[in-house]
Amino acid sequence: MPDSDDAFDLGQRLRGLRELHGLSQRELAKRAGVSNAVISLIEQNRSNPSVGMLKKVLAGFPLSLSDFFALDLAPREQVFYAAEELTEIAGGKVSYRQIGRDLSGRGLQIIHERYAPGADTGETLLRHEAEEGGLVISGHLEVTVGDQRRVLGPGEAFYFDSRLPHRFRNLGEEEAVVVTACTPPSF
Amino acid sequence: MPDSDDAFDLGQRLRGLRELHGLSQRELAKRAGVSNAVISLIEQNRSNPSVGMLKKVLAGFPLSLSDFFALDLAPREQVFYAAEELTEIAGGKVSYRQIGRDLSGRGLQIIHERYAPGADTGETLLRHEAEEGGLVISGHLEVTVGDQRRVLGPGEAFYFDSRLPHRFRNLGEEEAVVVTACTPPSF
DNA sequence: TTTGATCGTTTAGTATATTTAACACTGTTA
DNA sequence: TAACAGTGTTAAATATACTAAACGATCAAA
Repeated sequence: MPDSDDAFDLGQRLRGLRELHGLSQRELAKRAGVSNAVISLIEQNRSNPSVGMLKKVLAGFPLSLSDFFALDLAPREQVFYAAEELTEIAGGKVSYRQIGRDLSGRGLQIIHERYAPGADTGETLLRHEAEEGGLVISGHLEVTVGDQRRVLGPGEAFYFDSRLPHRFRNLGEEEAVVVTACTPPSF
Repeated sequence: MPDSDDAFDLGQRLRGLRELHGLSQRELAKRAGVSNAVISLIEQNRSNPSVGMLKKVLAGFPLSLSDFFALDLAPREQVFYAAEELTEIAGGKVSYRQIGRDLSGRGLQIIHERYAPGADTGETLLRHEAEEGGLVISGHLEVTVGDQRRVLGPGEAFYFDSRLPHRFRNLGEEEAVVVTACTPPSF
């Protein structure tokens, strides 16, 4: 029996996620290794899936159970205003295109970074108290933070305390593109 | 059939929670309005409970599904994140994949955002004191901040004070992808 | 000992989740 | 027009979750 008193609309949530990912019911079912009917029934709230089933279905995205249920929270504020002039603040094999020209009075520094093949920032020793993170858009970038090192590809990300020594290198053949953000020098 | 390839031990987790609360199987079952047998079977992983059932059982504590599954990853200091490890914090036609699960103690919130065609955040009225910015990776996104509006394409960016009312809409036919950053949730 | 009240587990029967396969509809191609 | 490849939905059959009730063990008080 469908669980009619289920607080949140599990079916709608699944459908939204599926459409967001541009998958048909059958595509998702195939990825998840389940029948397509179960996707249809769940989305209509005509079935109350088991946890294991839901987990299998979500693996088709992929998305964890934790994340799936965490979508309860408020739809978060999101928005903005446009300023197209990205300011080039570096040159050579590395390009840093910063959002906005003037950082004073700002709480954030967001940069569109491009690393040519072979580009290397070298060891940068400690900076001010700050935190920074980034997300790789394309290519591959070796990121070293403290004694940790890893090569990140598209969709992968990093986040660390800027006081740790860190270094970026593009060891690949193609350009690496990253979007980074950093708390202000003012902090 | 028990879901033997279930990654985490659901039964153990439930048993731990129950014992933590000092409840017997029957007590919990009574509070939750379910039979005691189901508690026993779930805890032994001899049953793969439906989401609705698990929700009912957890209501006996009470504990939300979200919180139940959030008791997951070790709270270690994580620097690198695989694409699947980004935390989904929204649903429906909009996907917000945040770097890191727990923002407490963090100075930055960085999110990989995807807007399906037709996605619309709606008008979000004033929020906390914060600033945010973002950079469009692909697709086109209409951004409204205060009385300013603009459609941004790949490589274009925005930055604004979060206290201004703002809205994001994807009017195009293809998905819009954006990387945004925002100063701390400052809760 | 007996009685009673717990405890967790198990069994049998019923309700339902899940699968397989078909159905109805749409858009595209011959 | 027909034939095909998609789409989401549905029917019947099977697998299994869930309930109700019983079972065996433990502990406490007569």
